[in-house]
Amino acid sequence: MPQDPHCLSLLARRLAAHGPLSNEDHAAIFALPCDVRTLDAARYIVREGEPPSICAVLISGFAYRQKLTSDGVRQIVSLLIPGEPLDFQSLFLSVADHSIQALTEAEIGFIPRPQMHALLVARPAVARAVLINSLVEASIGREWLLNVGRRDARARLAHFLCEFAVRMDAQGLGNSGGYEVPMTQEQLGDVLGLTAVHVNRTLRALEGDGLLKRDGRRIIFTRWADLRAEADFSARYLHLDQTAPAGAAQPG
Amino acid sequence: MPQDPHCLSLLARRLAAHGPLSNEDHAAIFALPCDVRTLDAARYIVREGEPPSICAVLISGFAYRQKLTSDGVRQIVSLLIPGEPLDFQSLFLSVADHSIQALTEAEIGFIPRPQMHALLVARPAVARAVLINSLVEASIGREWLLNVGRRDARARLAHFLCEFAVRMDAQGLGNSGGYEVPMTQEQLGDVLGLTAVHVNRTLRALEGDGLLKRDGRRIIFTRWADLRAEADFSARYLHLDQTAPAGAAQPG
DNA sequence: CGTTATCTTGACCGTCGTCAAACAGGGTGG
DNA sequence: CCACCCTGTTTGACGACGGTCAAGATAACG
Repeated sequence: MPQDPHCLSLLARRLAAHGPLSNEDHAAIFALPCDVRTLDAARYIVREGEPPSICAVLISGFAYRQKLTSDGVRQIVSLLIPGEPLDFQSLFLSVADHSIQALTEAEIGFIPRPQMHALLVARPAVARAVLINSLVEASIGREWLLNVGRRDARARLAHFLCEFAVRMDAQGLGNSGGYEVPMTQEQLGDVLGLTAVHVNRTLRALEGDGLLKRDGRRIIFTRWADLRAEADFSARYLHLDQTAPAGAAQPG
Repeated sequence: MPQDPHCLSLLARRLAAHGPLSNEDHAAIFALPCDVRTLDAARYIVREGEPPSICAVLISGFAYRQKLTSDGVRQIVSLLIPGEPLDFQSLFLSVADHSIQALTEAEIGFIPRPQMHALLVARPAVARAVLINSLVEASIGREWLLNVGRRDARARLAHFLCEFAVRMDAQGLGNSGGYEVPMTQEQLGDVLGLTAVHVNRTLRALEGDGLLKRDGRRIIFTRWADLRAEADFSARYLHLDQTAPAGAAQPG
């Protein structure tokens, strides 16, 4: 199987942010085989209920984790941005409890499970970083639960926009001119537990109040501090001190 | 520091369910120091924002993880039942992103962080079990997000009741006569993203439709299959094959 | 230039929240 | 033993946030 230095360096950088890795750790990561494929938007990467098969890193584009109720209503439970590991939990569990789908066209590096597993056994520091990565994801999940359970549509949407911006910044994907939110209003609704119609109204309300400007799907933060206040946003739950070398810069 | 065989055997049993542990692994667990204390209901075990200090196992009673919005509205993001590890994530993260509070009077075994940390370094199989435990918790969190985001109050409440029953069974705390749900309707609301008033109405509606009977806080499942169907409940996300030696028995 | 997905808007409705009051139960102290 | 809490449950009236349905406007795309 081929290797892909870019994919592996993304992975190494992400893991190194969660804890110091030795030269040997780095070398072991860079020895991984890695098959890069480009998937169209909406393609499934993992399907709920299936036995785990893959172990992947998102190189470019976006993906999400989703669950469905029996009557087909969707909830997006996690948004994955470039550089993030995709399905390392499959190394340890025997069925997928959720699906993973490409949100946009996405480049994904596939690493065979046996090699990844061997790496984690041989290199405890790497295993530790993978564990921390999953703890941070779980923390984000808890904040989403608070968001969906206890904040109204306006704060909920604002909160998501803040989180997206801060996470992108922390991954070094910041963009001072604003952010292209890579999803339709329907998908935003699926993240927030709202309908597309209400997302639309809420977005326009925020825009109408001057808290942001929009240009297509690009969001420009005109009054970041105010938006953040409306969102009741604090970056603590992102554990950025254990995710990025330095704290994330504020967008805007 | 004293030891407590009961606390350590609970921990060992829980971890062994996530993957095979050798005799050495068991011996290492049983060598841990463990200080058991009884906490009153509502006592804080961990406070959001504080540096992590403890590492604990819930021996008896119940606890929950919670987060607050800035205006003081609470969301319970996780319910912890006897036998479950309480705050192992504190071993790896530098701030607590949520609070942990005793729900009822609870016996808790406190293990010093250094010793726990040493155990995980020395015994990879134990570290693996701890990781799997956190993955299962994250899976439950995702299901809760689906529940709160996409199911109406009736299904949401029914779903929680099913989950509680199945988890209790899986921990060997099953009770054929029904389950004492150890929380007020207000706390149930905080789990479900509802108000106490609406929880009350929904509970009575379920009772009125004959899907369950109540005796104080005891819930008797009169029509388990129907309740489960209303709840859209499937136990897959609990990963019981990696939690308990055998599949959980159905209550009722 | 037609076709489709996405966004936008309006009218209407229902679930759930809010407020308030009554009721039950358990503990405490007189 | 009874009065008096205090917490938790129950119930009703009312209102609002967000859902539903439907249509039209834009934009993306072949």
